[in-house]
Amino acid sequence: MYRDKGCGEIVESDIGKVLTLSGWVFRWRDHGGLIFIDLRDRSGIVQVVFSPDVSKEAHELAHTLRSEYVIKIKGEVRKRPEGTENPDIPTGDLEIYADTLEILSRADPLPFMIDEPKEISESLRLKHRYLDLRRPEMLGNLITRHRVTKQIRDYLDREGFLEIETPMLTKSTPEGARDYLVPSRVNPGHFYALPQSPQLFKQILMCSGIERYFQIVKCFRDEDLRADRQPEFTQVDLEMSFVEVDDVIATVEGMLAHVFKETLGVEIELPMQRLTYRDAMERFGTDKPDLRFGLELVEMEDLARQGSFKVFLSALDSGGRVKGLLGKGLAGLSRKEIDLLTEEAQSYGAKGLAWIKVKDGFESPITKFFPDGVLSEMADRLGAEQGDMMLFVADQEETTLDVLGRLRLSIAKRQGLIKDGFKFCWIVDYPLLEWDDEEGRFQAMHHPFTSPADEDIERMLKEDISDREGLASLKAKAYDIVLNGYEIGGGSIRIHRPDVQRKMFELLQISEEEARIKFGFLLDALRFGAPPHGGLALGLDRLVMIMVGAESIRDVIAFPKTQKAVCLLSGAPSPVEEKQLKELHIKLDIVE
RNA sequence: GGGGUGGUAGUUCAGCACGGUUAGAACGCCGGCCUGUCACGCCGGAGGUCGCGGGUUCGAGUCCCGUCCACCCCGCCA
Repeated sequence: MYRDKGCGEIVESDIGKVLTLSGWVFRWRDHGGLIFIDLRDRSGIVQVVFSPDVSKEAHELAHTLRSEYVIKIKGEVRKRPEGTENPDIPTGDLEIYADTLEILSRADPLPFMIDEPKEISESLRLKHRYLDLRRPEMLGNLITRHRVTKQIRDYLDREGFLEIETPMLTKSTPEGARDYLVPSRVNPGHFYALPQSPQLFKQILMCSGIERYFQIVKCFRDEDLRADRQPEFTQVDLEMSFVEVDDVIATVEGMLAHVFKETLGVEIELPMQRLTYRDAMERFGTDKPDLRFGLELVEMEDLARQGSFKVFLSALDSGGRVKGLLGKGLAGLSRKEIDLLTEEAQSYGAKGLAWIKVKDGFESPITKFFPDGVLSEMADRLGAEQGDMMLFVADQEETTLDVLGRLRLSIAKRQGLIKDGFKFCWIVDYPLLEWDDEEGRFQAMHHPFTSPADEDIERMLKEDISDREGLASLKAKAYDIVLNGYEIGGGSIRIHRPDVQRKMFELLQISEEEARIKFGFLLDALRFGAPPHGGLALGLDRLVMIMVGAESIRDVIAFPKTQKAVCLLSGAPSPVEEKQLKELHIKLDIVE
């Protein structure tokens, strides 16, 4: 028998009881006479006292204890003497007097300290992940993640969803991200792909009459990593039959409200805010706006036309845009700091950055191009006050919005304008198609199975809209959900009519033959009575990251990979035996 | 593929602009002392291929070139 209960579970009513506890030596304070041990297990920490008055033998052995030894002790729970309570831990009023001590496992000196208040380099943490995960913060993250998935399962179960697994060894889909490939031994030269998402299978499940499906599932994308992107990540994937956009949104809102309530005790206000894609781009310069602060982008075209600043006028004349952004509290920037800000704007693709300081009037090399009334109107529109700076970008529309959107975020961070809390919003009314310069054709903005808006379906089928403007005007029944500036999920109502799907492929310049090879099994399924359906996938890692306030999804994944997609713990990926390659009919061709 | 930051003791860092004693600090580790500590305290000690390779120099942790690793960002991620 190793223990009666967890270290963190010792309570007042245990006083006087003799209990057995097991755990790790978190910290020890050896006074020679008395020895205090903070004993830690998953449930928490309790102070164990070794006194020669209680057990000479146990006290003797306790001198040899070191960090992270695993021990078992037995002793009486007592109230701590008055004045020696520790208010910082839940069990701080109690302690246990050990009369027996057994060392279950010794530990070498650690590569880093578990209770280290300093930041440990991440590569060291990843190499010794088993130690890193012992840190209370990391343990807490994993516990939160568990609770989130548990609440999601409970909620969706209650709503009539069935959790169904889909294949990990599946078919490569050339659209989208790069696939991870797995060679087939029994089919030389053929490969499976690991799923980027269970998209096609969940639609087929709808065709199978499942009606409500979900899965908490690993997905794989062989693309470069970021703080919020890992090559393998987890989606909460769901799909529903006989639904419209509002039905999916309501279901997901209910689920998230439930999850936040049950895991963090946070009430989410429903319904969540919705922004059209167009509005999000105009006001925030991105389709994943952080709504925890203001600094919205402001239209400046009419005012720019009233001045004689050539940069603005020529941008407008060539069909571009001029928009402004409030540089809150930036009037004190030196010329050098403004240059840095300009360089930042240029790194985002702008040709330059126009600025006007607001302090006892307007201060800028460009004030001379504008009448005073126009300058005041600019300040009014931006809400610029004494001590602020007005920033302007004039460029082609895409660049203008993108640059200002990034600057907005960067300035808010720098100025500490981002408030705590959880700000959700839905982005709706996405364009159906997106021009791809590289390929010289339109691509599906979401994916090729996304349904066009009802009014556009008729236009698509009946009218000739093959010109660029016509195609760009088509709207999709697609939606993304954004939390604090992170895209945490997205989905759509799918096409369930074979004729619409055929037309879609035509617009994407995917030939019938190509479509048959790539997605034939889905097209077949649509022919035999496919219900209207739609769904969404949530990025679980990102969601939990935001919930626990982590900076990277690596902190909510037990065994994540580095930026070069390496697992420092296991050493994957690694070369394999020649024999394995031979079995798989693979010859290496590595270009040095 | 590109831009940036970092790499010095087990850990976190200082030292580098301006090359020149024996490369320091804190924590950890080892030994000793300590009966109310809780980041215990006090005394003593050990511990370094300055990421790696090359170059400049009488002399390189410090300057130059290359390279590897980690992180942040751009591209990429339907």
